[in-house]
Amino acid sequence: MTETVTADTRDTRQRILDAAEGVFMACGYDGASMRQIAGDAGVNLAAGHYHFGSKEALFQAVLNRRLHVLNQERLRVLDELEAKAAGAPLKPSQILDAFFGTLLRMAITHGPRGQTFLRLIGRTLTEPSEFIRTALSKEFADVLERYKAALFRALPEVPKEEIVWRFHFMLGATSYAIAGIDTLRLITDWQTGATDDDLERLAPRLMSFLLGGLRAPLPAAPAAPQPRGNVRNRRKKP
Amino acid sequence: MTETVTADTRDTRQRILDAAEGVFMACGYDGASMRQIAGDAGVNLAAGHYHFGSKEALFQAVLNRRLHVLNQERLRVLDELEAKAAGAPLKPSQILDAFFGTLLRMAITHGPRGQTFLRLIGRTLTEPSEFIRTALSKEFADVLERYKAALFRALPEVPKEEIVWRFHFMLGATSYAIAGIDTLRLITDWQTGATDDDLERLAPRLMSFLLGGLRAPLPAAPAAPQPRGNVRNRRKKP
DNA sequence: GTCTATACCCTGATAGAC
DNA sequence: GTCTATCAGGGTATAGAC
Repeated sequence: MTETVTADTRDTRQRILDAAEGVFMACGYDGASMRQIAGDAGVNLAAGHYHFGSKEALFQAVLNRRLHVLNQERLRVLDELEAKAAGAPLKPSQILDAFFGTLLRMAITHGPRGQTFLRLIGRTLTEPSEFIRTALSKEFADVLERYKAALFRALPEVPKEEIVWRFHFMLGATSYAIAGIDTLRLITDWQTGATDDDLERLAPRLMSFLLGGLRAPLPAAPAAPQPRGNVRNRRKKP
Repeated sequence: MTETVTADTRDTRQRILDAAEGVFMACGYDGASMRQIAGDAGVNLAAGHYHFGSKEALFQAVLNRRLHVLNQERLRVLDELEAKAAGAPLKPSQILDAFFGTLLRMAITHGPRGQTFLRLIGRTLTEPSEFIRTALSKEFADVLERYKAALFRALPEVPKEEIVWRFHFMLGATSYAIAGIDTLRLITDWQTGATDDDLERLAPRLMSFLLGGLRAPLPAAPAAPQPRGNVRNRRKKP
C-alpha cells in the first residue's frame, strides 16, 4: 500500500473495475461498451481510457484482479495438501476440491461481487477472442501445470492423455454451470427450486459429477472411434 | 421445393446463411457484423436484411436450419430406442448416446460445415442475449422434455432434481468441449496430439466422461454443503 | 423481387482545456 | 487527474434505383 496514488484515484479505478466487472458479465466483452461502464461507475467516459489505456486492457485488469488471487490460492491449497501427504499421491477428490472447490468457495466468501466475478469467469472461458485467450493462457499456465501433474500421480492407471481430456471436460461443465446459473434455467425451462443460495447447493452436486466423470471407466478402445459405419481413422503420420 | 423462388435467389440466401454460420461461430453474435457476413458471402450489405429482416432473424435462421433437423433426429432415435425396449426403461448409456452421440455424429457426417455448426452451437448455448435464450428455449423444449423423462425412468433411484442438474452439467461439458475443440488447446497449452479428426476421438472420450458423471455417487448430504472449516449452512428459512 | 447507395447512430479512442 | 469536444470507423437498417 504505497501512496503513489491518492485515495481518490484508487476509488475511481476501483469503481471502474467494479462497474466493468458487472457490465462485462452481463453483456460479454463485445456487448459491453465503455460508455455504459463509465456511466455505471459514475465517472467520465475518458476516465476508463486514462486509467487503463484501452477496453482490452480494462478487461484484462478486471480479470486478473481476482483471477490472480484465485490461482494463488489454488496453488497454496495444493501445496498444503501435498505437504500433508508427504510424497504420497493425493486423492482425486482432494485435487478436484482444491481446484474447483476453491473457485466456488471464493465466490461465496466474496459475497455478491464474488458471484458476479464467478459468472464472468464462466463466460470468459468461452470467449474465443485472441487477446482473451492469451491473457487466460498466461494466467493459468502454472496452475494447470501443477494440477495436471497432481492428477497424473493420483491416477497412474489412467493414460495421461485421457486425464487431460477429462480436465478439459470438467472445466467445461464448471464454467457452463457457473455462467448459466440463472441463464440455463430459462433455456431448459426447468425449475430447479434454486433461488438465492444456488452456489452452496451447486458445489456438492457439481463436485460429485466431476469426480464421477474423472473416474469413469475408460472408453472402449483406447484411441479408436466407436465401431460405426464410416470410420476414417487413417492417420497422416508416417 | 416449390418454385416460388428462383434458383439464383436460393443461392444468395444459402450463401448468406453459410457465411453467417462461419462468422457467428468465429466472432460470436455481438462480435459478428453484417458487413463481414455480406463480404464473406460475396453479396451486398443489404442483402442480409432483405432476405432475413434483421441480424437477429438471420442468427435464428442460421441456428434453426440445422438445429431443427438435429432435434428431430434426436426425437426419432429416442422413439426407435423406446419402441425396441417395449416399455422397459432404457439404459443411461443409450439415452446419452441418442442425445449427445447424435449431435457429434451429425457434425461428422456433415463434413466441415457440420463442425462449424457444432462449434456454433457450443458457443451459442453460452450467449445470454434475451432473444437467443428465447429461440433456444423454443427449439429445445420438446427434446429436453422427452429426454428428461427417459432419464427419470432410467435412473429411478436418483432424485429427479439431481438428474436435472447433471443433465445441465453434461450440456456444459459438451458445449464447452465442442466450442473449444481448438480454442481450449491454447488456453490450457496442452498438446493432445489432435490434428484433424478431433471429433471422432472426442466422441468416445466425452461419452465415457458424461456417463461417469451421470452415474456418480450422490453428494454426501442431500442439500448441505461439504463438511469444511468455515461452513455457513445456517439457512435463512424459518 | 433484388441490389445499390446512403442515412443515422454508437463504438473506442484522443487531443487539449481546466 | 479529470473532463469536454470531437474523430474516424463500423454498427444496423432503410429509401429508392433497377
